[in-house]
Amino acid sequence: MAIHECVQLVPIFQELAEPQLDTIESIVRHHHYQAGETIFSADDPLDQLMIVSAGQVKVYQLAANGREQLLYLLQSGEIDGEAALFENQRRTSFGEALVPTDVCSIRREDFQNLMQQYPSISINVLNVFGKRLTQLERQTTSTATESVEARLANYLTETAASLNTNTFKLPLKKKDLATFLGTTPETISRKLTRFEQLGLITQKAGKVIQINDADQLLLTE
Amino acid sequence: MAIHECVQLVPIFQELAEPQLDTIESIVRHHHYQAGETIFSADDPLDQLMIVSAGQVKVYQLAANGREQLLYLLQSGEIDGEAALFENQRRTSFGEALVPTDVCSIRREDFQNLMQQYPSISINVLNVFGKRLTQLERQTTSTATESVEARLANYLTETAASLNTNTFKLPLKKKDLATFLGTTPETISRKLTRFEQLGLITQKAGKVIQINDADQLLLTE
DNA sequence: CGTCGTATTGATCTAGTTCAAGTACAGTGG
DNA sequence: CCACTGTACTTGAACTAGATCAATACGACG
Repeated sequence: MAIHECVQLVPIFQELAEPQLDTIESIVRHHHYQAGETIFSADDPLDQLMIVSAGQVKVYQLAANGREQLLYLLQSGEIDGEAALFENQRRTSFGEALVPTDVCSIRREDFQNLMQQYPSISINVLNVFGKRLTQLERQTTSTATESVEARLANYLTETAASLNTNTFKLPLKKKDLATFLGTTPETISRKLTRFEQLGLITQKAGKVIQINDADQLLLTE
Repeated sequence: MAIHECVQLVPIFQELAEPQLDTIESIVRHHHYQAGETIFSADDPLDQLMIVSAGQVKVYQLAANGREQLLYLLQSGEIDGEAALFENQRRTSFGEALVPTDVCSIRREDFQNLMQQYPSISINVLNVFGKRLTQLERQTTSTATESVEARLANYLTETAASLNTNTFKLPLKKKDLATFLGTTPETISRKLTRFEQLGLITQKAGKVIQINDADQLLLTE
């Protein structure tokens, strides 16, 4: 394992110099999870900041009727648990490793001390928060007001854009993608087939999708 | 107008002493808006923190298809605009005064200085952020996975609980409530009638609702 | 090569939207 | 104080997107 493996890749610690990163590294704890393993559950006491150093973590909630809603897909370098860094709260969501995943955590108290010492950290945390809030606002608006077809079209073009390519592998199982978009796997299947029939995309083997006409795709109502 | 009218009622400035509040007050700008007036729009440059000192502000987004989604209802003491306090961004939502409303604003630069001087402010901002994030996560989950009936039932009991009474006036027009819950005014009407027929609530004149059986209401699927 | 989880496809069903028409109601001006 | 007007709300009837249920097909992996 490389030195600073988590610490150095986390945006919230950028702008800190080597010796400071060393200090942080020394108070961090490392964990490894296998694919499918639960990292945290709703109702767990929330007293640590979690950093994904490698792998992929699915963060989801359960509704009263037991249905699952995927909220975030944390990639390496992303953090979770900020929501209650200063208050005693409990988690409201579940975290599950989708692939073998390395995670480090910092205890609340230690993190608070860090923030006192290096104010730039809190500014970075605020930024991360802000982005997440904006993203979630968009997600809320779109699940509440747009058709499944439009949401899926959006998701495909956004994913392609962020990967800078027209051909990419879906990073999620259809089941998870379905809960992310607030629908069912069956509907996803059907809509993808429909997009293909319209010539907007091409489905290749192994969850690989090629987008043929992003503009037209976005016009989907 | 009372001295410190905005500043003193904002949770993010709590723990600060009088002279500090004076300083803050001196850099704040005041505005008044009439009911129905637009306070900000999507795409506006976001360079101020906004504080609602009196009144009520509806914050909403527009989806691609033009439909409106209500995100927050800001009450006096609440703030908005934190999302981009440190980055140049543009607004993604609209703000509209629902009743005559007083607002004060602080320029980004001034606020950043404040945070440097009084670190407790940034901690308070983090907390506000965190709460909003948690609330929005719940809203996302529930619009995406629960029936309109369940969401409405939830909204009614939560509102009642937060006001500490069983009889209350809906703080929103049905039209706005509908976009908040991700549905239509017609559906709200019908569901309320249904709840009344089931004896779970009683509808009185002028948007006043009395909850008769909160427990049963929550069991609505 | 069989087995288990995942994906597709088809048929049916329903919650909620949409459109349209009518009603209550608050505010304004005479 | 009442009539007038515009907005909000309700109710009904028809329609549809998408969920659900069930059966089948696929594909990865031991």
